[in-house]
Amino acid sequence: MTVSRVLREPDKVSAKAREKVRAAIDKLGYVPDPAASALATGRTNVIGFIVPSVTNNVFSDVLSGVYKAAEGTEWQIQLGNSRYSPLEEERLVRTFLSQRPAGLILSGIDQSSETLALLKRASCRMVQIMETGPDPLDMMVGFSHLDAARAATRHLIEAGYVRPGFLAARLDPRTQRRLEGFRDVTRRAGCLSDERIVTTPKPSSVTLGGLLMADLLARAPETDAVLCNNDDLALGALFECQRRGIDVPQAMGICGFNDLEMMAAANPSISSVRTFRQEMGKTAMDMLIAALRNPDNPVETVDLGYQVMARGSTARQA
Amino acid sequence: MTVSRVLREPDKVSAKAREKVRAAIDKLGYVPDPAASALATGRTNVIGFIVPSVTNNVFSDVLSGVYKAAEGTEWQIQLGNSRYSPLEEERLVRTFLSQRPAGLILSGIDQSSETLALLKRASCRMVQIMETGPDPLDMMVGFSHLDAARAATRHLIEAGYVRPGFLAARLDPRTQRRLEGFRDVTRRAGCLSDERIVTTPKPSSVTLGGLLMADLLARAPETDAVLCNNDDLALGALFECQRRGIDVPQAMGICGFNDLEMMAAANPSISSVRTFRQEMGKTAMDMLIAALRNPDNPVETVDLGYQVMARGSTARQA
DNA sequence: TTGACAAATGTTAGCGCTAACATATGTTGA
DNA sequence: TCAACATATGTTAGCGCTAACATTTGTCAA
Repeated sequence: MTVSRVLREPDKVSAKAREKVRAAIDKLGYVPDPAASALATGRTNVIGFIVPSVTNNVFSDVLSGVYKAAEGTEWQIQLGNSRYSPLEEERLVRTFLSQRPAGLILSGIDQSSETLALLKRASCRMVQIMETGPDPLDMMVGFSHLDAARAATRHLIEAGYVRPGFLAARLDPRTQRRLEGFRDVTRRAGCLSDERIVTTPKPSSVTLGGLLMADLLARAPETDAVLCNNDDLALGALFECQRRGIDVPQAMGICGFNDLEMMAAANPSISSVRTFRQEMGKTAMDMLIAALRNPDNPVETVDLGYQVMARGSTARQA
Repeated sequence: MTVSRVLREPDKVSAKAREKVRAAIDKLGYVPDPAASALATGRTNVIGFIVPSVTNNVFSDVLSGVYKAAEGTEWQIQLGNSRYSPLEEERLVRTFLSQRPAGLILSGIDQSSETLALLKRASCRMVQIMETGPDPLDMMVGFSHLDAARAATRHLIEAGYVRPGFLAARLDPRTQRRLEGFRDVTRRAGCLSDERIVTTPKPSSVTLGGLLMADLLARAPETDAVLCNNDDLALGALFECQRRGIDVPQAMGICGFNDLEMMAAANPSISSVRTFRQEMGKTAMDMLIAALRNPDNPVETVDLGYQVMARGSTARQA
């Protein structure tokens, strides 16, 4: 029992006993068994983190932020990959909950009603990340994809483009909200054309960006700018324009989304909407840890915002 | 006990009892407690996977392969991020081993001697991935980075380039072996120049590729080709050449490493050494599962090879 | 010095499961 | 029909830890 105290509440043990125990631990190479601890306490120090994709740069940045915040703490990350499938997400939530996690980090706010029911019955703390919205399950860290897409669209219009299009792959809920933002602003500006909205359910890639751009030009050759749902597509669109001898930014403006590192390095540099992915992961984990340490902590929703990065690919000369 | 059997060895229970138990499980919503099982059996169904980086595309592809192979099995992945630090890797191995994992997947073959000592004492099965080499701890899946770099260098020379350089960031052990391959082939061909080898310990990025290219051109303006240690650097190098008006592939050949999807989509398309990252993760996990199911399985070392993808960026016209 | 209380340490039982063994039930051939 | 065996089910104890309580030791004021 004193050993258990030395490891978990060293202040409650006298300095003498503490040192004796520590010396014995070192000598014997004792390592506590987390399974026994979990069984006795009914909880673990595992934080489950469910992402829809492990290859998408966006989530690897978020993951890196989560790991950063977890570093040096007693909490362990358990990563789950839902592959954009609500059913798989439900299965993962079930598995994770059976392990009595200390907390959960969930991507997005569009959990299925079954998943929501499971989560509401669960006793652990949780954070929804990637976007903000009404009715948080518990805590929330993200930004408004609708507003971000609106701001990017306004940027295109302000830069002098008058027939903007939209390219998107993988129509996940956040993509759909971005498209909504694009429609919203172009409609008000009187330059919305469904012909110039090209989407596909396929997973995003640079190659696909080129294909979508080609498709867009075939369907609506008058297009003079594209808002791409992510940076891979934007880069692919740029390459496609270059192959066709279309001048970027004069004949075609290109704006990405997320502002991956490569956007600034491209030639021309590509405008994009910067999102704070690593910060999102770090903030979520920090909030979760704070809530676990102090259950009275107020439940927060944090909006990390976004930033339109205007660069060469939309710098049209009048 | 019969319940436990129904869940783990259903064949040993009569069909009648089995159905009765299953009905009760459904009715009561019973979910087994993995911690109690771990305590009773002394093992878990967790497979630890330690990667040096979660943001590097290479490892997210491998991770995706590992998840693919784990899908639908009873095994859980526990991901650890060593951030290229041998000390952190040692700490992670310690933590993972304390959880009595069923297996471990380790990146690379350069574990510290302390880590190796821990691993040799451990009783679980393990796979080293990313490269092949002598003295495997147990199983191994990878390829020869030395040979791959040699082949890429030969490709540059055969394409007609005579003063090739080498760009590398983050000098991890695999990078160093690739550099070795480059030196080896250029030395034999009589075109090795240390002036044309530009490296930095900084983490790799597209921006850095541009900076390294600029550095190389300042130090060795005669350079007519670069082998880049990875595709980010290659893309950055291409952009830098375009900004300077250097013709790729006529005045400068560029070859990357890994063959990320974007390489084929670039303009010009960029030559690269294809590596089988997702297959590597999947194979490692498949081998581990097979070894866990059948401990008599022979211990294997699998070489997945590589493939030089010759594209526009090295298609010099005579 | 003593009682009253706080601080430190010790004792007990049980978390939920499963290995190992014990018992019950079924099945077969003579 | 019954032994002899196979198959199915049940019993027991213990995995290593910690919550809750019990006891001991230390500290302080009267």
